[in-house]
Amino acid sequence: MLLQMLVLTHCNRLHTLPSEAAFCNRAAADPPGGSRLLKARSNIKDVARRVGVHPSTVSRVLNPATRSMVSEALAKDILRIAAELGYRRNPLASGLRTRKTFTVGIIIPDLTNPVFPPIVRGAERTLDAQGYIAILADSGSRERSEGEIIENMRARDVDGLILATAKRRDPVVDACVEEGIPLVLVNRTVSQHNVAAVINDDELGIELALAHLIALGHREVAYIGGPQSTSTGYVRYHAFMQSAKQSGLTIDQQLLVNATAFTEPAGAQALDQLFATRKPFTAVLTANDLLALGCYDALKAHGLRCPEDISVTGFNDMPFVDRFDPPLTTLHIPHDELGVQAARLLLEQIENPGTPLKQLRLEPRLIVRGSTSRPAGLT
Amino acid sequence: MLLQMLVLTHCNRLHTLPSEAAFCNRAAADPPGGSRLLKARSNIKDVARRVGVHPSTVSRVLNPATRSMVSEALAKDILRIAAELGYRRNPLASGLRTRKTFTVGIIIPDLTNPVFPPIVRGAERTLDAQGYIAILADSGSRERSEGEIIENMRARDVDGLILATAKRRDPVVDACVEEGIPLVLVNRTVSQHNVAAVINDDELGIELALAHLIALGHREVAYIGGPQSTSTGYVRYHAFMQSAKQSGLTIDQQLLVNATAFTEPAGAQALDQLFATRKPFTAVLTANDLLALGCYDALKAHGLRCPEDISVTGFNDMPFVDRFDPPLTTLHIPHDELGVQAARLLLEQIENPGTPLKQLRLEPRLIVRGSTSRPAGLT
DNA sequence: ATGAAAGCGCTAACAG
DNA sequence: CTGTTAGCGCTTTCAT
Repeated sequence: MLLQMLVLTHCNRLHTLPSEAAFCNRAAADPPGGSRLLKARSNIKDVARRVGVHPSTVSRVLNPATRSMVSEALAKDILRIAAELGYRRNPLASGLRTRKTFTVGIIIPDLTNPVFPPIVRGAERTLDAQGYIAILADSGSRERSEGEIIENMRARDVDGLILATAKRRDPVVDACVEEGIPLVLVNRTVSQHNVAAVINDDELGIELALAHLIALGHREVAYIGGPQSTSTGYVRYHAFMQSAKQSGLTIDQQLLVNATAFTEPAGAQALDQLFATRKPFTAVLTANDLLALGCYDALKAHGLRCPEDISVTGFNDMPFVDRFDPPLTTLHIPHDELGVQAARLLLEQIENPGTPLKQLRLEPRLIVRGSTSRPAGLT
Repeated sequence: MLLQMLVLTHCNRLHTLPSEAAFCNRAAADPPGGSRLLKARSNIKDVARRVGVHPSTVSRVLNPATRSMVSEALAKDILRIAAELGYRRNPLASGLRTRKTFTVGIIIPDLTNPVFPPIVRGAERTLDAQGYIAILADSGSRERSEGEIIENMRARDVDGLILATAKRRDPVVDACVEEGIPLVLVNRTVSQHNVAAVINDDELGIELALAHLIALGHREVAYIGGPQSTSTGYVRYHAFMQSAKQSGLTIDQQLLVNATAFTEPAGAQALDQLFATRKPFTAVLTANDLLALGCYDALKAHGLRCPEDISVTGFNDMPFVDRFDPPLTTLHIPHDELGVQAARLLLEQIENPGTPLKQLRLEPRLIVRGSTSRPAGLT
């Protein structure tokens, strides 16, 4: 890793370019004084002095809620001077006093899983619009436990938390609920109902996918799900059985496999397991795009084609699945909107502590592409 | 958008599931007292009282740098009580005093561009390991200008900034340098050298890609680059011309196109433009995977096959480009490591203000896949 | 309507 | 070594 890093301590590249030419490692042109100083930000006291009033008066003006306590004229003066001085309130200082930091923590399990960036983006955008900032932590990429991350965030007086990491039984979530921290789960949720959450309507998604396969003529449909410790894994599994039953399909338990992780290898392995049963099936409904990709691999390994021999459906509609070979039929989840709504729910909890906790389910949309077709028998 | 959101105010789904059964919108089971209180965190004063010493003594013990000022025995007592009380230092309060918040801002242009998540992840992980937290802002998804974002972060006393948004001429970067904020650019850089940066070695990348095409037998190679306002667009363009010249290829300026954006449509349009010249070429070297994907589209539209008719190379090695049709030959950039090193450089600047600014270039690696082959003429 | 004073939690300069 | 005092920037009683 470090081997492939190079610090150019002198220009050693032969071809030099117009402007980036001498891209060498070197100190910046030092300013006259040596190290340069940070321009001191003006504070409430500076403004007060300039206007000739007491700092608390300035504070009152700067806070919309207390502005009315100060006379129109003075307020205008203060505002003008404040602008002139480029004054910006220090939210840390005011937060110290008010216990409100306009900061929320977002914890996700893995930012490189394409599901999460749009959620984070949607949430961050929404928070920003209300003057909040987001502290981001990727719990999967570090030593420290999720509990420690939250402890750290709490120590920083975050106003609330958005968690995309929930297990179905989750002591961390329980602890947050217990302590009464404003909290919203997103993407995944827990078994209990005493916590706000924004998730996808998984039952509907499974229903749509299965209906699609049945409409194509499939009758023997296998299922590859995910870890039962997550709500997505659990709910989709049960939804599949439910939907199959309602559709009059006979369910062969051997054709139902829950992979140990939402990953490509796990998906491939699960499909191998299905093949090992020697039970016939013409389609595989998977609970996740990566599992579906794993199926692509296993099919290829078995010399089978998709969709001619076996149809495959995914779940999530990750970016670029439309460019795969074959393009993947899957369920589109409005991930950005998931993030937006999670942020909304959280802000509501923060600014309006009394309101009842809500759980939202957003509707997925079936996207039919090239990985599903009529089963081989029918033409 | 909102249409596809539904709040289940009563259970209206027919099939109910084992445990998530009654996933309805409802208030949480209220705790006895009505709204629950936050458990008050204990502070330095609480600890001091319990031990029977002055708060400042506790402070000294809790700070590793000043621990030695206090007697062993007392220190141990204090530490024990602190642990007992579950004490955690409030970094905001101490930051108010010390002007050090252990917070850094990370600004990226678009989190849904697969290039950035691994960078953020690498940086965040590295910062976390040193006790820092990351404030994340996605400058592309919001109204507020990047300048305002930075203003906001500075108001919160961030210790430094990581920017992935730099233009080649960037007033925002200039302003940061001017004010002396610890700053590291990542992925893209500016023309000047007075700012720390961690970027990919673009010249090398282009060189590798072109050498690969030449080795395959290509002699007429077209180039599709990106916006010249970014260092990546600019450097890769010039590197291509340089490499081509050094390889003895004759450069036809008409076969060099810089797309207006690093996007698929822009790539498709650029290739159309190349076709419009009616000049012959057997391969297209692009400066970005998305541009390469655009080429796939344009080729298909023109009834041409890749790589049989035209070879295509990308740049970045985004996730899943190995699953495209055809799998994309491209340059792998160690994005995670880019983030890690950016964080390292920043921490160095923060904790060691004197050290000279460094610029690092990490080496890309050519990944040969299915989108390149010998030109049609040769067999 | 405004000023004075106290304090959020913590640290740092100064005593002793 | 430890306690005292003051203050980071801001808000919020309490006076006036």
